[in-house]
Amino acid sequence: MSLLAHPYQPSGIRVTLENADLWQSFHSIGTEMIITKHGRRMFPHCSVRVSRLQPFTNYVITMDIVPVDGFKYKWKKEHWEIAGAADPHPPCRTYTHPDSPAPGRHWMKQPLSFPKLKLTNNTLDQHGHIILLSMHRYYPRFHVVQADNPYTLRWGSVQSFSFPETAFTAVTAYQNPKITKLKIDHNPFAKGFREGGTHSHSKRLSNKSPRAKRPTLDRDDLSNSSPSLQRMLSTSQFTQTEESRASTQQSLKGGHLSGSALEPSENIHVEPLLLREYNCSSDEQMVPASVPYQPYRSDFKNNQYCLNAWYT
DNA sequence: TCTACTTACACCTTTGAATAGG
DNA sequence: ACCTATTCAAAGGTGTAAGTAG
Repeated sequence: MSLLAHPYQPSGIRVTLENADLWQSFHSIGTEMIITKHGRRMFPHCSVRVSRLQPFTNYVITMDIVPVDGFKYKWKKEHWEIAGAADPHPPCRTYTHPDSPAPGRHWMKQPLSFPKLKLTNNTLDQHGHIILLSMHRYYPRFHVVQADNPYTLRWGSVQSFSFPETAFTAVTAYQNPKITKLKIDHNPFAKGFREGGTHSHSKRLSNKSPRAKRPTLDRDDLSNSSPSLQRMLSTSQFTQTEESRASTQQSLKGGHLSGSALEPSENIHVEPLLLREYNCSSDEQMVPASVPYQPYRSDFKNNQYCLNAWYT
């Protein structure tokens, strides 16, 4: 694989985030993902809809997870704070969709999801899980590659897509109780922790876990969130042009996008990408969030540092 | 003392094999 | 013989709390 990006060639491939509303509800308060030694699934899991592929051409679709910035974070009472420079990141692993390779018509038939992808903090992991560092921020990327099999990829035709609302902080235990509540409310596997749950659950709480304390949530507090995403979007980490960046930021501020009617989480920017450190793609398209992300801090001024730390 | 991490646990959903019925 | 629906057990996914390490 070349370490240099290939010249951009427009392909028209279109990728939209399928469960964008759910992602957005997490994103608005600062998404956290549990990572464990043996691997933990993501929730929400990544699900996208792909269109405008060539129906009879084979594609491999992969995803990876890359750092948002060059910092690590700590949870301070009710918000995330920068805790210093990021620790050295483990090697970037990619997860190939099990249907790969498949013709375009197959991918376009229905949304494709990655529910079985697992995150781990075990740097010696041999199960192929995505290795992340706790207390660091990441975002998933999706790669559409024209190829007959994963070993003969034509890297010149790679298209990469990412969505601002899917960024998250990797943690070994939830820090923000609002995130815990959202997970419990939406993840079927966590149904047993819901308020007003089953009889057995009430019994469990009252008899076996008297100290079990479920988080309480004020709706007004939902506006708190991490600063890093705002930074990610405002520092050209996706190497957008001025024009496209302005468009993205406008959308993030809740402004209206001019031109065609755009759906939430729809990829509209097609820009060349100059990735070097995490070069799994040749073109990356930043797909703007439809709802403004509201950072709890506004005093961060080191944008350029992030940019340089990542791509130089 | 504080923070981050690991582990065991109970509860839950998902999955797949076995079985029954049409 | 084949297909579909139902049942059931095992596997695996959750967050929690307690304990551990630095």
